Amino acid sequence: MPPQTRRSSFPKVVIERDTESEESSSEDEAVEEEEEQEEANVVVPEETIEAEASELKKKGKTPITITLKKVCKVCKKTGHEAGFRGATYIDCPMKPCFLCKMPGHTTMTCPHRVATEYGIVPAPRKNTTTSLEFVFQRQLQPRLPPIKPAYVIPDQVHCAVIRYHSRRVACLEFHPTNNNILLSGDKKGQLGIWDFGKVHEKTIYGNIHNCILNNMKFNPTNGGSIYAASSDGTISCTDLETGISLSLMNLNPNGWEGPSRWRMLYGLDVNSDKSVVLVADNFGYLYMADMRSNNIISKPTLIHKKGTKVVGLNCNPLQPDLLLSCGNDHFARIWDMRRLEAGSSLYNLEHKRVVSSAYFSPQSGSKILTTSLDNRIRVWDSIFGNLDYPSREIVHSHDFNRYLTAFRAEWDPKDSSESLVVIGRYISENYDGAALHPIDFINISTGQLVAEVMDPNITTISPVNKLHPREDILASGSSRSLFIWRPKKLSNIAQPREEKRILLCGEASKKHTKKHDHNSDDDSDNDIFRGKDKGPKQKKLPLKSSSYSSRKSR
DNA sequence: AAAGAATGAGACC
DNA sequence: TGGTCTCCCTTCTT
Repeated sequence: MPPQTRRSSFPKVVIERDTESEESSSEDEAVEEEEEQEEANVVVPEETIEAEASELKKKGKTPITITLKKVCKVCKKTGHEAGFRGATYIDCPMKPCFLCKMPGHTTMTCPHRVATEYGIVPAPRKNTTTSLEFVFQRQLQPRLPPIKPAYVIPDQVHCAVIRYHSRRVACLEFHPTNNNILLSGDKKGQLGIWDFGKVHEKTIYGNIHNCILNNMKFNPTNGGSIYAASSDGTISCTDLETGISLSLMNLNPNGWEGPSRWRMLYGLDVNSDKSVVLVADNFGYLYMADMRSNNIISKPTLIHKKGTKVVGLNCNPLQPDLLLSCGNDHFARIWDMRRLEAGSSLYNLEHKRVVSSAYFSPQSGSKILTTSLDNRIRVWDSIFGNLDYPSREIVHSHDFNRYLTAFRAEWDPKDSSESLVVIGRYISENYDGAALHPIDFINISTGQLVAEVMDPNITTISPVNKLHPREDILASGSSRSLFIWRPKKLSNIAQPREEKRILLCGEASKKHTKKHDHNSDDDSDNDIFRGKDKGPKQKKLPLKSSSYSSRKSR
């Protein structure tokens, strides 16, 4: 994508400013520039030192001569500098490229920075056609549309809840039937239920889990309840109306027995055909619970390297016997549910680092999409083809350091061609002086970056993203906040002004959550990104994106 | 405003 | 296998 397009105009967002921060933006800029220069000056001019030295001599003191050279903040070596300069990050040339992990160039000059395309490896097709493949092709073929429709990208913030959760968002899920309900789980184990159609209707259930809610999935037979897996070692089944929760499994019945004994649940999926909830823990084991009796069925099965975290489970949408798992042993593995035992996986898909997510394609179930910490999204075009190598590897920045929820490339469930994918970006880009982390839409058939979506008011990284199963809506979780994005054109024409709302919740969110009656005829647009509780973040927001404070150099 | 903390993978021994 | 160090393009609180 050419750099000009990055400077596209941002949607106009009204932000209420406090009187003390009412200074002119030009002044802000001046101050900022000065600060930036200071930051960039790691070198103390030698004249200064000399002047000080001569002064000391006059006073009769022995001068200490210190020669300061340019020191890199990253590798501590001299001769070059690295780190943030304003909103632009300068890579340390001594290290391999931060983006594609290859030596010889920096992120700035990385060829993948412009075209997110990497080593297109065509999947060698199997010559023999199995009977399973034949049936599958027959079922699938009529459903493929002859002409692929253009992608509709939700690229404008429609509404948001700022600081809704008390810790970072870990997972998101749309309601299977109610189009306006978004569920969110956070690091503290809280479950959020937000009706973004009414915006102010939001609930937080805080007593279901007591640490990170890693994954959740609706009960396919009952849209009113949701299963969740948590690092507290339990599976919960929660009734959304009442908030009453039932614990299906507790892997730590004796409580805390040290970190090496504490079991945490990460991956979760529901197999409706078999009426089973599947979960996986941080020691490599898979567990199953019957959805009708809520009883644990079968013994735990070792499905990944012993002692490693299994972060993702996914059941094939068409083949109830196929299961996909991924984890910290650098593998995604395909299993036959009828033959689940340690080492009996059908295929092992190798990765260079941790696999944060692995999903079958949502409609045909014949493609596989994985996200790995080696900054690559991998695609297998057909589970019936050769699975030895991925069909494509797409370089994309999602290798995070710490403190963030793992990035997961998510399918667009509406895309019948099964090629549109959304994923948040870790690395920042300088957009009119602001360091922003876009949310990327990628065509996984070509590796092309279809769209990069961002808002000048969202300065935090958005690792959690989910596309709506029926509407052109993107939900994203960024730190403790949730955002609903809609296509720009649609939101300009079809939506009445008062519907655009951004709420600030803060710590006091629990007080006025459910059935918070808000008069929608009031100061409409003023609510956007403002926050009545005057959160510190909102205070700092300047009006113009050009004067937007760049990220601090560290 | 600067410092601290929370916290996870990987390398190395 | 387990302890320890390093990474140091986060985010929030004090």
